[in-house]
Amino acid sequence: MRSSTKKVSRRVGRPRAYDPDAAVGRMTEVFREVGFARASLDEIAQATGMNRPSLYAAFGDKKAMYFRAIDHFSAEMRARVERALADDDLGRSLAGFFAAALELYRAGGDTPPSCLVLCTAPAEAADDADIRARLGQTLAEIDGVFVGRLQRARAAGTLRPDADPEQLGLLLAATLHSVALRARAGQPQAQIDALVAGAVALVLGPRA
Amino acid sequence: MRSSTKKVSRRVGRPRAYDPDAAVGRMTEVFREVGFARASLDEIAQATGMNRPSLYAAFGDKKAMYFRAIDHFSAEMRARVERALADDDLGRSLAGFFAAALELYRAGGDTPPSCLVLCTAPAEAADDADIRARLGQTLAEIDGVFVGRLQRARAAGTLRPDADPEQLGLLLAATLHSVALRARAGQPQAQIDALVAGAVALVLGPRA
DNA sequence: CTTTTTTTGTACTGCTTCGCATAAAATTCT
DNA sequence: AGAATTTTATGCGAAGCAGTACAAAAAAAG
Repeated sequence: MRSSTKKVSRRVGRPRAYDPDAAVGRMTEVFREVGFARASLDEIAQATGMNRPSLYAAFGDKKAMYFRAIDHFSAEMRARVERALADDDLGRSLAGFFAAALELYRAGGDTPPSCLVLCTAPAEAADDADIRARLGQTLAEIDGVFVGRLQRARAAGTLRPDADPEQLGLLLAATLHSVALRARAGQPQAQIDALVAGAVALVLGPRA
Repeated sequence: MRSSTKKVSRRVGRPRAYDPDAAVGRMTEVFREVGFARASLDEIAQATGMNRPSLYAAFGDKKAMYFRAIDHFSAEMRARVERALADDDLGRSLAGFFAAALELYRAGGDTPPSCLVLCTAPAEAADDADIRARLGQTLAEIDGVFVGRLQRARAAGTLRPDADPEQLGLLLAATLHSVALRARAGQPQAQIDALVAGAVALVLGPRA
């Protein structure tokens, strides 16, 4: 399909006036700010610079757009915490994880939009089985990340001997859920940092 | 105003066809199930058996109804956990608190509607300063309840000496936030119970 | 240049929504 | 019995909504 000429080979037809990745990013910000029910197609069209028929052609219906935004946000979250998770120092790893998450939660507005999934999906979840399942997957993924990180620390001998990776992993996940809600409510950074510091300290245990 | 006759004295005018308390309860269930943006006045009218002008006359506009529902739900929550909080045994007190909260979160539907505030207010919070403030108040109240309970345990000498009431109180609050989201996502009871048991065990510390 | 294909741009459709207007109904008071 | 008051019942108005129809525009291919 791609030719060797200096111009990129194109299929016939009028060229697109939008960049799909940029459009998804902007759509994500709308959903993150106002949630699924409140977000209108006009609003998304305006944010992306696309007309509504183009939105439907590119992404499907409104719910498909919402799921696309969730995928985008989740990938962004994974990318941001990846480096922290790879840190061998457990305390630094966990603190880095939460710092990276908070950075993402605070990016994008005067009031922190926080987490797209944890702050907007629950409102839809009781009534929409698809969204409820997607929320469940995100919760399970977060559990898995923390429990997995602590099990790695156990295998490397860097987790204190009396600590249970499952128990502490769930508590770290709960901490992230709480951080998301607090950020959305506009709690001051220092207050959220205190919660995070307390949770990490508990995992590490008393200083030897 | 109340006469001594066997009939209750009434002001002039057609009698109300609804019971305000029952109506608030039903309105609360609608908002809890579908959230603020998704709840329509028709739906609330149907659930309460009232016509829309009666709704407006009795409760004000849609947002005032939502806040009324939040007040109602919060009062219900306080009533349900009151007894557990008064228990002098700290472990039993905390376990009882979460059991009572979960009972309320699971009451009312096939899929657990969970917490009205923690599951529906965040979706509106970034865009509506009033709802954001109300969410912040609820988060602060939950913090205060747990920190206060642990400070009481400290004063009574029933909290282990190396425990910090503030730190652990925030973690218990985070646990409640997490419980609400998990219940809303339909997580199995056993999974949520594991999180709660782990948090309570951490607060109590190792068994002597 | 014409044909084909894809995308854009505008308008439309068939609802739904919130809040209000107003007449009728139901009560008490005189 | 009539007047005053409160509530109910029905319908309205203006705006908004998600999804679609279709003509025009913009490109490649022959």
